[in-house]
Amino acid sequence: MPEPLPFDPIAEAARNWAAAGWAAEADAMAFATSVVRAHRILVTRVDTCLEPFGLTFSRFEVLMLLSFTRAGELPLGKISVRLQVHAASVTNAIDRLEADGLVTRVPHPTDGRTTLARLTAKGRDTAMAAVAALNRDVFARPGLPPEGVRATVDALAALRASAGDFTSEPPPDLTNPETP
Amino acid sequence: MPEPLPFDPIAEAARNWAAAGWAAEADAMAFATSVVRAHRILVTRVDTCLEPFGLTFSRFEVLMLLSFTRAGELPLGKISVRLQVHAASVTNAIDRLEADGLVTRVPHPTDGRTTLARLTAKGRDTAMAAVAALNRDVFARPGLPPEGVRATVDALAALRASAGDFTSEPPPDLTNPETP
DNA sequence: TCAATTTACTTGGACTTCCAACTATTTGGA
DNA sequence: TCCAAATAGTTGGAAGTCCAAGTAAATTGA
Repeated sequence: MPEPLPFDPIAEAARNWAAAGWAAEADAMAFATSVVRAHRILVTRVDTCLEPFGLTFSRFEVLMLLSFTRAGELPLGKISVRLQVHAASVTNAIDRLEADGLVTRVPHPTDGRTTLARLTAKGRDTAMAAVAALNRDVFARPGLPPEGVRATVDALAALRASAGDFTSEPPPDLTNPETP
Repeated sequence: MPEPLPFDPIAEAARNWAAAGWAAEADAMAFATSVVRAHRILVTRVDTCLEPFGLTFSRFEVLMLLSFTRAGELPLGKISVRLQVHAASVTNAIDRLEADGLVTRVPHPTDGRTTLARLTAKGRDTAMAAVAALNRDVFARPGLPPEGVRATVDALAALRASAGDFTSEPPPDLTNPETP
């Protein structure tokens, strides 16, 4: 990764954008580029912290989702919906988690099309160790003030809703496998 | 991409996180996952809009950066620094832009190590057409209120600064190729 | 002056994401 | 009942990102 600049390159790009006659859209452009850059920063931090556990952010998310369920298992399709990622990405993540013995694929008892991903004991232990490291080394110091964190989460919730990720707000029951 | 959920999956994950005893870090976790998801949403929107031009967000950013310079050219290393991406990513982007005739690689006049990426006429035309489409179809409706946009940009600027992307704030002069 | 170090870019590999296409299974309607 | 349509997962391919290692050129300094 390149050296630090003596100015904010995104603010600078927004100035150029406005100067070119696109003042109305300059903020939205800065927003998009900021999110792209923030994404890289966060994923790199998390992945670096998770590296000793043989995990990445995406695989870690799968593990945590499973650990929050009662039986420690979920159909792959449900993982896809909860994590808002493509089914093919889930297949990929489960392949790797399974290769590392953190998860096993189990056929669904009644629906032959469905495959369940089930947390192994090793998977649960790894998830707990990883979450401790992550909380300690990354999430304890997010790199911006708490107001910024919450303002961003709120603002991005509106974006996610506008993208059709979710609709209303009745808190679900994750311990019940029949829940969406 | 999966169907919409009847609840916000990230808010739900934050509740589980807090319930597991990590209340202090729940916001930071929600922040990270929100940014990851927002990144996907934005890049998908932009890439879809840019697809008719044979561009992606990352290649578009290179094109715009070049178009803002006086001579329409920049050393690859400078592109890397300005866009805050790895040098290998710039090589990749320039390879593709060059294959499409939007940019050419030119040797630096005095430094044999350096390669300049120079915008072609076609590259400039494509950039202008793409920016018009993007402003009209994507940035005019960012999917969240203007306050949210600006609050996020500000909050993420702090994150980027904390990651060492930049330091102070003297507005630079992009028309001068000698500027950092 | 000339070897050692630094800088600039490229290459190859690993990982993620998505999409489109394909297989298998279940569901629904005539 | 039985074929068509919908659903669940997998596969293969394209993109982007990064890192580590390798090549070439410029700088440093002894």
